[in-house]
This record gives sequence, structure tokens and C-alpha cells, in this order.
Amino acid sequence: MAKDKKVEQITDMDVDFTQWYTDVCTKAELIDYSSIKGMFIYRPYGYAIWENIQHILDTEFKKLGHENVYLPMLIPESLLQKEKDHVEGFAPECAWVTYGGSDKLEERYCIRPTSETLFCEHYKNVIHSWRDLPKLYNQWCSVLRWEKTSRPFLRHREFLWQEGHTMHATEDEARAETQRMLNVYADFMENVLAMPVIRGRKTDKEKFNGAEETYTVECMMHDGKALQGGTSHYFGDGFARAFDITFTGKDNQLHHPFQTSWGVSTRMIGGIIMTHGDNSGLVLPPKIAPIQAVVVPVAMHKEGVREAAEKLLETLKNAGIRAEIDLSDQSMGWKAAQYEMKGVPVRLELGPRDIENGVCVAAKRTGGEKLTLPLENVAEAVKSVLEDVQREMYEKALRNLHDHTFDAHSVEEVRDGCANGGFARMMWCGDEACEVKMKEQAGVTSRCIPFDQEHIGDTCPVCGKPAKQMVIWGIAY
RNA sequence: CGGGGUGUGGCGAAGUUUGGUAUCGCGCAUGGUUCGGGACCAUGAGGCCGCGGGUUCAAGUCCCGCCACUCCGACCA
Repeated sequence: MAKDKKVEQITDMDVDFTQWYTDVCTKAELIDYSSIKGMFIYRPYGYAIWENIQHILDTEFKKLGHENVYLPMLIPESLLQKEKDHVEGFAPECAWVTYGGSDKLEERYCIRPTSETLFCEHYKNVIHSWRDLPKLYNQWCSVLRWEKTSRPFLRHREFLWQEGHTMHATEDEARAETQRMLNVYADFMENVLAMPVIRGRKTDKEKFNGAEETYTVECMMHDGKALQGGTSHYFGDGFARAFDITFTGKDNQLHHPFQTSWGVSTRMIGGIIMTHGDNSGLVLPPKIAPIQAVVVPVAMHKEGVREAAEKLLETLKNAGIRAEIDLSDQSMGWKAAQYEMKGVPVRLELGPRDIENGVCVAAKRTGGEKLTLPLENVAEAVKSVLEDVQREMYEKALRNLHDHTFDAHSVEEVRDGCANGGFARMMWCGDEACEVKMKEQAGVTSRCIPFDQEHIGDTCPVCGKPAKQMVIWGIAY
């Protein structure tokens, strides 16, 4: 019997974290596999999470003056090749369109892996004067990269994202934009997704192809591995020169504008799952949960229960809470397990006893004793509980980050400390050869050079030369 | 791209050694009894056994070839 029940359960995360992750993705009904490797179906519940993320971020972008646009999905090969570093990075994972109908195309078209080149082609046409700057464009779309291995949300061949592309008259302004958008991402992840982040700069080895600087927000998953939450790139005027984009300045001279791009993707959903999830399944931050509160009537056949539950639902909805009700004839226990699996932040139980007492019972997904909430002013009380859940999730994730971050003074320390998950802070000379050695000898990659620097040593433990900065090392998804 | 593993109703598996009517659990449908943490009874629907060849009176099972998925590496701006 117990063995049969297991069909409905998910793998214990301590036994096999990878399998646990896949179980959550499918059993919480976020995603389904399609017939093409690496191309996934976002089911309603999973897509709703993305829609909530989109809505909040889109609002933030627009507050800062960004405008949404939509560019073609195909890039002519000649266009892609205009910037040398860029094409070198992406060529190995491009998919190509070579036929139109039954005719072979004169030139093959790449399905966009990212849209820098398309934006540049367009910017060349619309930027002429300093009065045309800055251009602050953003695009919501999917991109395609032919990855060899794939995992739900973390590595798709086709994935959903937003890509912001901006052009500025001065280097200072473009650099400021790069930082500004990195902070938008960092704040979003911490305040909305309840995921603490480390803000920093990528090493030259890890930065975006064609960029002068890449900035990143790095997150720690429950198993101590790293996930890059979002990136923001400063391009200087490299692309502008390659694409011959110029504008006439106030000085009546021709100049090249300075460029940025920045993006986050549905990979963040993978981050949410692996940051907050537990052995009962998904745990969703209230701010992006498709269902924030679910009403579960108890003993529905008893008189007045169903009506009272539906009234409670209406009260919550009218107060702006994303609430649903479960009127199915599944048992109490089944429903409890089901909504825990789906990560619903708060479950509200309402039975004859509660109705008599004018209360309902709230169970937080983050655990703890069940709460008794008076039905009078219940919406306010539920909102308060949702805030508690949001805060508790952030605090728990922050503890995990702190507990698995350590200072290291040798390659061995990093290797041993990161083997089972963790971030190592270690001084670095800045030489790429040492970075390569870290991968070979400790199995880690540099996650970032954090903005918050600490001087924890004088020399690079790899080569013994004087150290320039502290780097975070870890094993990444 | 290298090494391992797996392909049987929607899901998880047994059956393959030794060829002989396609099995089990979950889920699903209908009706009923239940109902405060994964309920129960009854009835029922659902299967090109990954694909293609071959051997045989007979192939899920044996032989050959292919494909897909998955794990571990490599790779992954």
C-alpha cells in the first residue's frame, strides 16, 4: 500500500535533488514535455507565474521610460556576422532556416538566439541626432539556442525572456543604465521572488560575447549551487562601430552611441522552485503566485458550508487577492497535499465548526501552527498572512545563502567546500589562467566579482601573485 | 559528442532468462457511502508492447538495424 502511494509522491530532495526538481515541475503542473527535446510546454499554472513576473517587471521598465517593441525572429547570416566576438559565441548553438516553401533560400536565416544585431540594424535607421537619444527599447519574446542538454526552465532550447536594448549619447549614461537595470533585477528578485542575490561583475571569461562588461545577479539554490538570475551588459560603442550607427552631437560632429542590453528569462521560475521548494513540493512567493489563497470547504454536504465558502472566496477576490475555491469531492487530506504540491501560499479551511464560531483556519505554506482568522475583516488578515509568508521565504533563503558561503584560502578548500554545494569567497589575481585552473582542480567557475568587496587575503591562492579582488566561486546550473 | 541506463494503457511497474489468450497498482468515467490531513464499495473505458526488418506454426519475449528519453562527463554568450 505504502509503495503504491508513492506514485503520487515526489522524490525526496535529499535523496535526489535533480529528480525532485523534475517531479515538482511536472506534478505541480507547471510544465509538460513536447516531442522536441528541450522544447517545453508551459501549462496554465506555469505560464501564469510567468505572466505575473512579466506584469510586474514590465511595469517597472515602463516607469523608467522603456518602450516595448517587437523585432523579427529571423536574422540573416550576414547580419549576425557583423560583430565578430558576438557571432563566435552564438554560432555553435544557432538553428537555421534554409528553405522558404520549397525553395532553398539565397541566404540562410538564424532563428534569433538574442537580438543585439537586429536592434542595431534598426537603430542605424532611426538614430541620427543627439535628440534621438537615448533609445530605451525592450522586447518580450522567445529565443532559440540549440543546447545539447536541457532541463525544464533551467535550460530550454526555446525559452521566453525579455531583452532590453538601449542606446545612449555618452559612455557615462550607458554605464549608469547598465547598473540601473541590474538593480531593477536585483530588487525584483529580492522583493518579489524572495530570492536574495549577490550583485557583481562577470570575469572576462564569463562575460557576454561582444560585451565590454557583464553584470550579474547570482542566486543560491537550496542545494548550494548557483543560478545566474539576470544579466546586464555594457557594450561601449563596439556594436555601433560594427554596424556603423552614428548620430550628430550638439557639437555638430558625428559620434557613435553607447549601448546596453539586459535580460531575464523563464529560468527564474527554475530558480524560484529550487530556492523555495521542499519535500512537499513547490513553494511560491505570494507576490507572483497564480493562486495566493485557496478556500477549502470542509464537510461540504453540511448545510450552509458551501455558501459560506463561496462568500469567503468573493470577499477575498473583491479585496484583490488571487483566490480560488476547491469544490471537488476529494478528501480533505488530498486537497491539503495537492495545494502544498502546487505551492499555494495560504490555504483557508472552512467547516461547520468555523462557521459557528465566525472564523476560518489558515495554513501557511511555510509551515507553523494553523491560524484562526475571524471572518470579519478576513481579507485584511489574509493579506497580512501573505506578507508573513513572503517575508519568511526571503529570510529562509537568506539563511541558506549565509550558511553555505565561506571564505577560502586555497584551491583545496574551495574544492571540498563547494563539492556539496556552496559559495566560496577567495582572492584572485585577475589572471584567466588561474580561473581555468580553478575549474580543472576545484570543479568550480567564477560566479562573479561582487560589488561588496572584502579584503580576505593578499595573494591569489592559485598562483601566489598579489590579489586584485575577491571572487565568488561555485558550481552553477 | 563520449560512457551508462531505460522504452509495455495517462503515470509507475511486472512479464523478456525458458516464445504460447496483455497483467497489476495509481489515475480516469459512472453510481453510491464518506468528509477537520493523501477515504471506501461497485461497475466500466482505455494498449500500433519505441520504430523497421528478420527467425518461427506462433514474437512484448530471440536476432539485426534504427530512434527517443534519461543520468554522468564535455559543452552551454
